[in-house]
Amino acid sequence: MSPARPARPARLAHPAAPIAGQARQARRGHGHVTQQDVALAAGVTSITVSRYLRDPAMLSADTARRVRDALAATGYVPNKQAGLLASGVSNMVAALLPNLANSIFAETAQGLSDGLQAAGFELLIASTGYSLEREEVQLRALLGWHPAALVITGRRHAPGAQALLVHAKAAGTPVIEIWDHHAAKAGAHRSSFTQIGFNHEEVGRAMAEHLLRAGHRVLAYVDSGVAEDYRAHERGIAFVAAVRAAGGEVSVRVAPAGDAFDAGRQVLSELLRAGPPAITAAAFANDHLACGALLEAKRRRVAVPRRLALLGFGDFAIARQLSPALSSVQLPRYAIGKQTAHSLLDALRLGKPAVPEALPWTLIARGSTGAG
Amino acid sequence: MSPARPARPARLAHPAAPIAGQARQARRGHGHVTQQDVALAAGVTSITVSRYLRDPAMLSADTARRVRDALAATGYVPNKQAGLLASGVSNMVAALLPNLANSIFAETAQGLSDGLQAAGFELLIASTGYSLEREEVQLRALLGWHPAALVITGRRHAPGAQALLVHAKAAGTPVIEIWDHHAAKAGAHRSSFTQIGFNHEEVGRAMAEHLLRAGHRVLAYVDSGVAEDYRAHERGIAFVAAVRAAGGEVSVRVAPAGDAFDAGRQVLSELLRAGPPAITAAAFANDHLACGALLEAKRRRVAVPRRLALLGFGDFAIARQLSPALSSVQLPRYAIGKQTAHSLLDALRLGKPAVPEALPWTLIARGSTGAG
DNA sequence: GGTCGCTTTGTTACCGCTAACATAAAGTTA
DNA sequence: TAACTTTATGTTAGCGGTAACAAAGCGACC
Repeated sequence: MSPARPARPARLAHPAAPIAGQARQARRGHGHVTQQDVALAAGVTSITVSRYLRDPAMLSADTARRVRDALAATGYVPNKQAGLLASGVSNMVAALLPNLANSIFAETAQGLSDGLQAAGFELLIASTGYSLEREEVQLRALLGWHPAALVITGRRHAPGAQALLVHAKAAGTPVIEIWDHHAAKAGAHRSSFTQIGFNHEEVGRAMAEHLLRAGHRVLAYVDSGVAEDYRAHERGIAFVAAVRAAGGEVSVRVAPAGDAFDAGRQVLSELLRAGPPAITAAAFANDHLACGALLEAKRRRVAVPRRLALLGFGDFAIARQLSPALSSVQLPRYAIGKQTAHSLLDALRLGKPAVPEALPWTLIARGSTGAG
Repeated sequence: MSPARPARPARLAHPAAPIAGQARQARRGHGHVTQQDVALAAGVTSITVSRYLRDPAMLSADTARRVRDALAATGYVPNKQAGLLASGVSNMVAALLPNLANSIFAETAQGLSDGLQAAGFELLIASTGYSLEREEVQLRALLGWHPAALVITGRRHAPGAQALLVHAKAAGTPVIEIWDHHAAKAGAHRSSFTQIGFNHEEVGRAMAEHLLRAGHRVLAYVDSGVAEDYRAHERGIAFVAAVRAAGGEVSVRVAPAGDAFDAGRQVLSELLRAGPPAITAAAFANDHLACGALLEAKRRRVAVPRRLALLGFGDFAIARQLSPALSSVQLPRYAIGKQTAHSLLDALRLGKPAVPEALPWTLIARGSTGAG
């Protein structure tokens, strides 16, 4: 083909022009109805259809009607990749959560979803399984979609992930860290992103104070076995520090893996065996562990809270149903998602920068620690 | 340029060429590193970078090294919209679930997520809140991303949604309906999509038979208050039919809205008040309702199962922790998601069409219906 | 040494949509 | 009525990638 092509730089401007009627094979479309198709049906050009979709008032009444009819007749579904590629404007928010099966994060996801969907935004979710390594991989993948905003759990990330986040923020993508709220302290490990959540150290301290106030002096903190859940560890560390500061005695146990209720049951035996001096109160990393311990205590006819007071975290629905009811910390699970959605929408649509927010939590005293 | 171009439709070849030095304002990029940038850094063209990313072995060792270095130096993140638009090949799966906060669907989402992430696929999730109307809206939005496959909950959809699904399937997008598995019956409302789940009528029947076998003759089915959860209704209808077929008496109650445990507690009073003849066994639409009833029965010192047998659905973690333990139906919650991911991956990568699957469920007899 | 085939890299067009600019038609003003 | 606005629509190019094709370089073989 092209018999006497001159030696490179000097070349035909459009060698692919069908000179000999031998057209280059066209790249086929993917069988979807395009704006072009709609435009053809309406007797306009594609930009007019584009304008109709953005704001019908931009067209004359007559044209608008024809486009509307053509859209209905063809069953057009906009191609978001094309739109986003052309405009650079995304309506998708990417979220990274440790786990979806966990009711805590599931409710946050639901809150995010509700808040965003109401505004026509969409949610791309990935879960990290509490692994920082997996978080980085997922983050990199999510960024490839050029989301309008990023939601990520916690303030601690792998160095590579941190760099990606910094870069994304510098490029103008709002980044919100959820489920944490840590005041900036000199020298402390802290973040430069907007945080929407609560301070886990405060909660750990409040849990200790609640038990200390009830007169307990020998306590335990039961951590979940999830190594990279630094927030649970922070609560534990603050709990321990507060107990020690008050002159109490405190030990940390780690719950075995597996079903959390069963783990709680097992931990109870361990707690009862400890001492002397005997442990008289225990705080747990989550309500499932605490409920397991509470149920096991009942089974063994261990007096709660007389012999052992139990305090959970999360205020899951089951907590107030048991008897004695489980004292726990009520968390803004859903609110974190909803509030994050609102902050993002404000940032994206009004340009208001997202501000950190400490959302309220409440320690609810119930029978398992002596109330009621 | 190209002085004597043969007579195109008689126009300037490139009217935007900077004739008077007055260049048209270029559309600026969005500040991201592109393949072009990487190529420049590596001293190659962008297609070479593209090839490296698809399969480094396509390049010579030397070029590959230079591209690798350039990628690292620039911090390139591929633009998925551009890639998808150009290739028509997506690695994103869209899923529509009724609710994420509900542990049932959250586990399915986790299973999907796990299965897909392992293969490098991504998950776009939307929730419908059990509303068919919202399902259609969400589906339309998801389709705009041209997902590689679609996962949707249940086999009943709004007419518009059904049309979209049929169209998507016709265009070659695998569509899987989860949480249902309904044999094709003449005249029955059925679907032409692959179903991965289980048959809710069978479960309803099995629940009835379990209670009938224990000698109960006056029964109740307690539905949740969610109007559009047709699967719960199907279980209820099958339950009622099975009881009647065996000559038993049966009524249906609808749980009040709000916290499911509390709703279950309220329903218990109602159940105890009914009769004569007194209701001696009740099946529930989910374990939270059943647990609520069980806890309330304990509080009132109503003998379970002597006075009233209770049977749940879902086998939530709490069910086997109570005493008596709650009999329930164990569901393949996570498996539905995982299996769906596998089927999709087979369909997408090997071209194997996804086949319907009935996943196993088990009625677990515990103390609340007389076992143990 | 010319022909062939293989490997490696480059060129062009195109995916479907929208920003920027251009233009035509109609209305307004002096 | 000419010049200026305003309104409605069209034209072109480009977003950032990839498919299809082209071509250069190299070795093998007769």
